[in-house]
Amino acid sequence: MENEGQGKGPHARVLETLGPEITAGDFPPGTVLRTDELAERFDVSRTVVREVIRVLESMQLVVSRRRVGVTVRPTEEWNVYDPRVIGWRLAGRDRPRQLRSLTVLRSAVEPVAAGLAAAHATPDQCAELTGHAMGMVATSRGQQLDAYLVHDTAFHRVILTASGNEMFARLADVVAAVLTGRTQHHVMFTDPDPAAVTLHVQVAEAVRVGDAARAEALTREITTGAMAELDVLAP
Amino acid sequence: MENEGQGKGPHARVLETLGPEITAGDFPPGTVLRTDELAERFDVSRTVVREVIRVLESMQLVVSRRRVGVTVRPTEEWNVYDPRVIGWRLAGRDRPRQLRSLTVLRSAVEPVAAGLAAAHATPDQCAELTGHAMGMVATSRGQQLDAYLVHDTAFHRVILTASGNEMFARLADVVAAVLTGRTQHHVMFTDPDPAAVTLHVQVAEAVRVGDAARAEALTREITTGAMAELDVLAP
DNA sequence: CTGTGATGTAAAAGTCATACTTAATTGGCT
DNA sequence: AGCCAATTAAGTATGACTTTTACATCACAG
Repeated sequence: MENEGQGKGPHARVLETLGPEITAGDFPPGTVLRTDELAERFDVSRTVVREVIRVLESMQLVVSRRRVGVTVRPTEEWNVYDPRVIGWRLAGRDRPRQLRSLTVLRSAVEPVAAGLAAAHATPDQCAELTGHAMGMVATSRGQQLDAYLVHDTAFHRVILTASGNEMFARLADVVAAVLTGRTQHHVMFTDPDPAAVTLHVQVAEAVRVGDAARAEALTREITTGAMAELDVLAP
Repeated sequence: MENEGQGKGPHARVLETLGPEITAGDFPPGTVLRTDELAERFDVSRTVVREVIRVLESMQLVVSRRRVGVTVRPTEEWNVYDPRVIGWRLAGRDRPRQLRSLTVLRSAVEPVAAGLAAAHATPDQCAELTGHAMGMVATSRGQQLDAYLVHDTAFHRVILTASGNEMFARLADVVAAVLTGRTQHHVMFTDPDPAAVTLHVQVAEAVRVGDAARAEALTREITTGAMAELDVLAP
């Protein structure tokens, strides 16, 4: 299979090819691409190429200037919060680096989000939370990592949305990607850390009773654990 | 002056008009816009409108579907981390809400960033940091809020970049916008809180000597102070 | 001879108009 | 209810034209 974006029309096909190439670093910063060349390479009209370029430009991956062409921007200027950029980088070669950045971000955001969730969570959300925590307990032994992962991601998604902060809520997908990525590494070899499971149960409880400080502290333990785990696995 | 984006070409003009309108909520979620109408309204070709739509679509502000049109998406799905979206919302009518979200985000991120900065900052960055802290001290009295603001934003920018985490570093502009926005409210009426100034000096010192825990704790004081300040000023 | 500044040219993005294709909603018909 | 056709609006292609601007050329002063 040459390209993954085949049934989606030319625009998506070009974007889903060029984007990953750029984020993977195939074109060093400063490289100039010309729209005519791209049109020829992908066998599409200049119209399609221009629209793709505009999207890449809105991600700050490239800058388009008259008489010079489309220039690839340095990494530090990229919109690293754009979900597609995150996805591309997670799929590409600096996946470890990206995973690390995101885990650090998690360690900053999730504890605060948990604290806010303790103050703002609705009864429904509390129920969801304890449900998923119990689900994690139930699936934490006996090579059921897939089912465990479902509950784990759902748990963190509820925390982030229950925080009541839109910025936190929008990180739910990112956290899900990190958790999924992590699981894909120790593929079904080791059951999840029992201590982590316990912590999730305790967080759910703290949120339920509205103990913000405790929810925050416990979540901080979870995320620092996640970072430690990352240090063990990656260089 | 009708539009601010005049010397920038049709594309920028349309984007800088339509984007703010959408983020301001002028079009309730579910509203459909048709490209032909927009082309007529702005007196540009469909080409330009389509490219703008593609950009708005990449910000998740709208979704474009055949035979139906361009539909405005609900707020929860927007790319709230896109710098332009942030800017538009800060300029629009739910500026208070946005300012609050961002301040909460700051309270999560900056302390952790400061802790990392204490571990990773180069001597140059330490020097910059203390320089700006001293600059804040020097400009903290006598209605010099403008000069103070310059040092303040620079200070936080150094912290975020010195953390060594790309995701944190990319929030520097956002934090700058928040600080600027805050200053624009108490316009030259009150000098900055002396306690806050002292905290910045202490953070610079903690970073310099590599005391991560102290840097984090002190920064947490700064950000909680910022949140408290916001509660006083806004409903 | 050299450095500096004006000028002209060409290259590439930007815009426009138009014709055509494709997908999906709608409504009518069986 | 289910299927089919008509219609609608986005998507794509093409070609002509405009605008900006990097770059080279040349003139002139030092």
